[in-house]
Amino acid sequence: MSSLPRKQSVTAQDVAHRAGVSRAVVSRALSNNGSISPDARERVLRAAEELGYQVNFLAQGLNRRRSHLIGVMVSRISDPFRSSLLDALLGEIQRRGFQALVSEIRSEQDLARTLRRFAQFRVSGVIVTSGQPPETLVNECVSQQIPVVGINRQPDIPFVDYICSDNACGATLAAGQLVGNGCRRFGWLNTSHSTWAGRMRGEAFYQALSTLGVDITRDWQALIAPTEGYDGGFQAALSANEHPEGIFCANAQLACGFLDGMRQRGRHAPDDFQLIGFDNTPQTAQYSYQLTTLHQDVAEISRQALTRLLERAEDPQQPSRTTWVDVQLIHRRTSPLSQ
Amino acid sequence: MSSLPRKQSVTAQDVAHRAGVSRAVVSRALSNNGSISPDARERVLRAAEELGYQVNFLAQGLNRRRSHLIGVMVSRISDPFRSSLLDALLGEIQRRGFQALVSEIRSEQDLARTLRRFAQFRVSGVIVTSGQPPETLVNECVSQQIPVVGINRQPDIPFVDYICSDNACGATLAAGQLVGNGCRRFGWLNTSHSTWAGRMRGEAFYQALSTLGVDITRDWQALIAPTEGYDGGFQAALSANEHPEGIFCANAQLACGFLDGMRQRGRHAPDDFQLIGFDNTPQTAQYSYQLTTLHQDVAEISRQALTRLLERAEDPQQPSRTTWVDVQLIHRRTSPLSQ
DNA sequence: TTGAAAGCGGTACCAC
DNA sequence: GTGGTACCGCTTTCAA
Repeated sequence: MSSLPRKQSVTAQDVAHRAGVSRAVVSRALSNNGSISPDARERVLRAAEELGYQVNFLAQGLNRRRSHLIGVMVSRISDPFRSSLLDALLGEIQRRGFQALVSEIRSEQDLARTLRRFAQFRVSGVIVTSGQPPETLVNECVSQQIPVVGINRQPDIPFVDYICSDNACGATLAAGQLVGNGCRRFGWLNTSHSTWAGRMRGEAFYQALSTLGVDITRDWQALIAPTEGYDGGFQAALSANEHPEGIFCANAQLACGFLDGMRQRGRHAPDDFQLIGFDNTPQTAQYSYQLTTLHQDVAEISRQALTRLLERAEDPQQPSRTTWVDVQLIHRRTSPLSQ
Repeated sequence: MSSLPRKQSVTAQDVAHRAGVSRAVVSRALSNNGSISPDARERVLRAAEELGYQVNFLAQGLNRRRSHLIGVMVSRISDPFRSSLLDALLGEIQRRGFQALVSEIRSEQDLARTLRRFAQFRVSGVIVTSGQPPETLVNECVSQQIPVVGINRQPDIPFVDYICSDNACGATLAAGQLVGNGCRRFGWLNTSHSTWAGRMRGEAFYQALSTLGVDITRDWQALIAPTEGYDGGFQAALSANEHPEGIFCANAQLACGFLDGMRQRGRHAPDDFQLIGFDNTPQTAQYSYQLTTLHQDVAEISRQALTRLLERAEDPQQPSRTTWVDVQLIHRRTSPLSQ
């Protein structure tokens, strides 16, 4: 318990002094910005090294009116898909030299508070993976030149960019697979308060089926899970009376719950029914599930998100863009490849 | 695509002007710090409201030498326990009015870089949930008066506080349960490169068994999973030749994998063996697993972590403290209550 | 190329 | 109680 030296942090002034130049030169040397002689540059860099100098990001940000922070809005991180998306986002954010500010959103109020807080930190960008921030709120960001990108959100706010998995394509693949496997009656499982992405998947599934010649009015039904997640899927399986042969499911958690609920009733995939989920979470690959599912490419989504953010930082007035990221059908046991 | 008003953000100066006072008064009114007349205070607050004034945290932090940021170091967020811990931490951090800076650590290098970066943002504290930062590195924080707390880390650095689940107690509960259920031969499943917490659980399990009269040399064995997580547990189940009746497992992912691996070999809990895991992740509660497990109270852990952080901010020189958080045995199917 | 100086937006001390 | 003012640490003109 000896008392430690209470070293005040070293500033650009200290470096300047040691290198025998002015603070301005130090700044230039470190930011590669403004002209400087190779010699001075060298001396500064060495001095900085020797002193263990680290830029004060608060001061830097105050000046540049922009921190090296990127705000990420998430919710229910403990959901496997969400956490893997967050994982990928963090990786990408760090790779590009930014630092993530992450906030969990539990209500509309949180949403507003968080967005303001992000602005107060002069973030370089905001990534929304959850909730639908009201347009007026987002405009506070836009007017402060803070780029905003939504992931799997409904693309409806001007000057905001969107990155979405290609839900329609995924649903079409699922429909094709189930039809090809000989299913006749189809089900669509989703929660009642679905996200936009979920609804989109459902609609595209419906469309794809009818295109494939399925008699929608007779052979299609919607199963509504009472709650989100695994439990919702489980309940849905228990409560439904008569089940279709081919079921497409809005996400992986619902699908796993549904599978287990059916098991409890003594019904198993793929013999008694076929099931395709979305998200390809790690759990879907496990021995006890082996769920056929549509893989969302979170790495690519993250890459695109950061790219958009930087582009819009360059040119804030450019028109809103939406990028669709390919999904991939992963064949597992609940819906085998057609023979 | 109409061009938006490019409103510069409103500053304390603007508020001062509108309220007919000086910048200093504005600062006092908003920070409840320093004396001010009720009247002036009122006027400032109203002006701020009307203008939609928001403090610039960068400027504020620069001045106070401390931002309202708390750095959180995590790794492999997509692991269910880790993400639920992060979830709880974020909640608590926000509840206390801070904003989380989160960084994913993938290597020792990341660890150093991240810690420095946190310091550059003048964080109010650092929470380490992953990795073992070298003492010299942590001292850079300590000497800058940045409180550091480790969660489930080995308590070994001066001036750093630690919050840990009571692993020993958990292991003892597990041992008691297995012995009480009539198991004779015991196994301990862990990965070879275990965390400190994992090792501690194993040692306490061993201790508890011998205290309960188990012949350790004959009836105890260690099962080593080749890799982390579900797959590691799965492999371990496949490769072991003869299995003990009662198995305690370092974490939930290993346990689920093990359970599935055993299933593939046609062996099931609790008939063929009993299994107790750690972490009580959502997955362990699911129909297909129903795993008996030790619950870590992530909410309490998070609360304690923040409390320590704030305490040490008050008094940086106080001696290092370690807090043990109770764990709870959740009875499920893989190790039923003794008759 | 370089240094002086004017901020960035607040905070806090000090006279009044 | 209040306003003036000297910073916090860095960036960026602007003249030299």
